[in-house]
Amino acid sequence: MKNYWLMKSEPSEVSVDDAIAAPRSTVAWTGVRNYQARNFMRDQMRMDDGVLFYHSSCAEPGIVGIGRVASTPYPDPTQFDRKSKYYDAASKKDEPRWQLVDVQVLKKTRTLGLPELRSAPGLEEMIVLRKGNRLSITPVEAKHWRLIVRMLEA
DNA sequence: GCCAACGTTGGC
DNA sequence: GCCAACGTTGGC
Repeated sequence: MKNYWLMKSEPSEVSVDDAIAAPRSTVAWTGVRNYQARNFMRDQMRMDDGVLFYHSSCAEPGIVGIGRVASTPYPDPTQFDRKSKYYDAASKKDEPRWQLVDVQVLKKTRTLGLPELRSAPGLEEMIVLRKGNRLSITPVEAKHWRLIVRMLEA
């Protein structure tokens, strides 16, 4: 049984175009420093799970692409990189604190913006639309995934 | 374990 | 830039 996820990225850091331009249209999902989001990647994601690529903190926040989980979990290399803003001095090599997965973009879509998501019948319960939600990775229910894919194809 | 202070996220 | 909401830290 496949699971589905919405993953936020700031386009000024890694946009959907950046991801597509990468080898095999695949990027390592570096920089997650929230335990709940990490746990989703480390414990619940599996190869080929569906991913909604979401642009946050930008002019037009929303879903901009569809992809898949393209690796099993492994340690985020930026936690050991002193020059990275994601460097974590408290994380040890033999006991890495932060894990990530690779995400492969399969298709860039039109921008399905927040206002459209909010007004779409059937998506009211999506976690990303809840007031105060800040989680950068959230599970997506299959029925929500199907609705969104349909909206993107329309 | 409580909780105030602080830092971050992210839409607007 | 503002600020609501939330997570983390650290004193007690």
